[in-house]
Amino acid sequence: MTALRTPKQQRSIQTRKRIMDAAFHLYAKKGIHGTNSKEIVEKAGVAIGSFYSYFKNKKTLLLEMLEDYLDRHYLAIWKPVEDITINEMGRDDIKVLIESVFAAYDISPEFHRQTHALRYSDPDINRVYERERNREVTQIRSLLESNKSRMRVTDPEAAAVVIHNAVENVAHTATFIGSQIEKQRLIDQLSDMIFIFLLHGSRSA
Amino acid sequence: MTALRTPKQQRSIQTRKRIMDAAFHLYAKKGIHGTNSKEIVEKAGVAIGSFYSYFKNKKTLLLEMLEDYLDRHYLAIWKPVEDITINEMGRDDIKVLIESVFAAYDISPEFHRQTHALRYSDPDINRVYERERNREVTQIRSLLESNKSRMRVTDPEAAAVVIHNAVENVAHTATFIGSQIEKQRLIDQLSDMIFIFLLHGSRSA
Amino acid sequence: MTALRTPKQQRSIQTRKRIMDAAFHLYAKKGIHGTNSKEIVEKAGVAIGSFYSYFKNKKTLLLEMLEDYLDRHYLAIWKPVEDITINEMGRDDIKVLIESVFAAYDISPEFHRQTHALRYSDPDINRVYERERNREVTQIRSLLESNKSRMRVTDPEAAAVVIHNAVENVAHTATFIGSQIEKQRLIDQLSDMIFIFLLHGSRSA
Amino acid sequence: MTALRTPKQQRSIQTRKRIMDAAFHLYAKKGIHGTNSKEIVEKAGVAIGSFYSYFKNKKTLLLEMLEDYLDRHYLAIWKPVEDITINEMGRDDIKVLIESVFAAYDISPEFHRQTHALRYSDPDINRVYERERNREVTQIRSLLESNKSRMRVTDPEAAAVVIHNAVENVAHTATFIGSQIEKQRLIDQLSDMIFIFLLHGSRSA
DNA sequence: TATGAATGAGCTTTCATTCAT
DNA sequence: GATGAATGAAAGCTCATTCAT
Repeated sequence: MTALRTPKQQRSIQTRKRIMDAAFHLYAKKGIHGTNSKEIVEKAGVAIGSFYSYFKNKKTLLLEMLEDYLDRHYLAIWKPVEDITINEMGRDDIKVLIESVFAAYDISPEFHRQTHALRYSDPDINRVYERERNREVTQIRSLLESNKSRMRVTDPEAAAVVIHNAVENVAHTATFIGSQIEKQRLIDQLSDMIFIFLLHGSRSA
Repeated sequence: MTALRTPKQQRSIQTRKRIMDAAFHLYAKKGIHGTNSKEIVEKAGVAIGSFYSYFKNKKTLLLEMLEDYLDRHYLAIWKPVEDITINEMGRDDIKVLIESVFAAYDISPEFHRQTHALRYSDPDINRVYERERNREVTQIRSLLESNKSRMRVTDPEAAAVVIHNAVENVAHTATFIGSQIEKQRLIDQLSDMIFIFLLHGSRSA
Repeated sequence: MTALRTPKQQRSIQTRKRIMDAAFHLYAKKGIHGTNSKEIVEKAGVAIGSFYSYFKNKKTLLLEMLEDYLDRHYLAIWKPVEDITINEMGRDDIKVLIESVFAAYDISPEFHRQTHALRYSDPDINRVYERERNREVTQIRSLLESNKSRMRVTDPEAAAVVIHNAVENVAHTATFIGSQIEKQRLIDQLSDMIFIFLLHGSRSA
Repeated sequence: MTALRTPKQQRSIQTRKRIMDAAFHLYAKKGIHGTNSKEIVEKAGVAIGSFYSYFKNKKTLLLEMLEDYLDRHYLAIWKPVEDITINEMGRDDIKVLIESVFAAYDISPEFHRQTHALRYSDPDINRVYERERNREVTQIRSLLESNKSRMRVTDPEAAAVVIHNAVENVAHTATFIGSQIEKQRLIDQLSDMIFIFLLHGSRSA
């Protein structure tokens, strides 16, 4: 097996990026299974051989794209709320965070939908998503720990998982499936639920 | 196009069922994409031609199997909790309901996982799952309405969606992805969260 | 993996044979590596799918063809000389046998050449050829044993191998490589060499 | 088409040799078809572009390697027996010669096996092997002619071909295919057969 | 009504070779 | 002289579906 090309020249980096961009758009538009390698390279304007110089196979390309995407997704959620890691988390912070999540789902809903669908049938994809989930649950948990004294929850580890799942799936469903109910109403209920769950009866409640 | 056979005779019904059973086991074992029609008919002990007498195509078979499965899934959840539709829903009722959901996910996790994965890439599968979701959200909502007077939530429609999503995704993740945390701890936190969200401060709280 | 079609209907048997015949001619004409599966099915007048119903892959087809061919090759050599297994082997018997070998190489020289070439790089092909070689060496050896009393050779087991190799390679080279020397002269020298080696000085010499 | 570089400088010659050495080891280890040009240049530590400066294509490289190899093979056989070209060839000389042949096959059995396999499907490879065969048959024949007076064979031209084929194929099979019988027993029988064939009844017998 | 033979579009990947830098 | 990025033809195989028997 020949080693993959490691981009050294400027041209290399461009070609690589062009392939990834082309794939990204096609996957979002026609679905991952509905897009074959020929279409990708045609859209990218390169030869099929180049594809396989840069990526071991289609799967590898997808995993790399997914990692890139989830990094952006993660940042979109946590960048705007860096400040609330202190011990003053309040009702509004929760809402802002949830709104960030909803916004993050709008970066590239189709790509997210497509890859997420593969999660349950493809262990490699699942592994990447799990890494992401762990990052997020960890963040939530450390938020709970920072505000421990004001919290009513007794099992912050499990609580973090439950909260993460709730937010993720509401955003997920609202984004991918749609709903007769406007997103804002869901966000409001979700924020309320989580706030009450975590802080009700505390000083700041 | 020959009209599909509508099974009226005993033998017909049996053949049909044998195909569905064969497919069910193979899908769970080898995955839907990893199972081809020939394997199904071989396991079922019928000819490939018969398959296409009973089902328009593989997709039709899958949709029908999924409807059957989701009916069982639905009953497994709601049968055990028929009584709490009255206006006395309490902490324990919520927990029992959530435990029913977790149990329902264990009826046939692999088939569930396989089909759920297709939800976001296949509109027909999604439609069936949406029908199911609507049933469930409706049930939750009517539960909320029955206990309206004791509730603190102001938007029961959105609340029902949020609750449904939270429970579904926690059960989903616990079942399909696994978790370092035991199911019972998740169920406890989830019950607590929902109870507080719905009823905290009410008479019965 | 789906089981291969086992021919039950008349049509099946015909199709199978048509594929093998087409492959046989193409392999002889264009070389095994120079013939792709599409060409075979086109020549056979069947669809590519049929090919893979009857043969697991191209390799399997080749092995089956080779076994058939070597059976014919073996019979062509030994059928004409069935009678000399008795203890009267003489100069003429040896010559007749060698002539049978040369004739056997003319059944389908190109196919023989093509497959033999693969022997040293393909273990499966080699295995089939080895099975053939063992049959032939065994035959020679039992011939030597039947005439043991009149033989001068002390190690009939090794002698049988040496004789087989000599005859095979002379026929082989004469057939496939050609030679400036006419076959008959080679046959004469070969017969002489083997006769002298085995029987010189004996009563019948 | 750029003219091929004719190596005049020291560095050029070294690069050329490094490519040939790399190819030689890889061909022996992974097979000719199993080795691609990228692997060769990587092992040689040069760029793919350089490869095509020194060799018109992969085939040219192979032919050149084969010629080198067969020169070594030829010398290994005939160097040790230069003296017996005189008219005194005896039983032991034959044995020594045959042992040289067996030894020559052990110089690089894998490369020999690989290239020989191509002989019957590739005319260019065959041509190089034929050139070698002619050299060897000519040597044998001149040996026979030198000892003509003591020989019993009437057709030394055909006899030389027959002897060459016999020795070559026994060595070939023993080396590449293996055998239940030890090489020495084959050598003994072979020597005996050829000696009897050539000289039996002569003074020196 | 049942059978199973036949169909063929469709897709991934390899690798020798070229040529701009 | 040397590099390595880019090329693209070529080929094996799968599988849902049809339809003659």
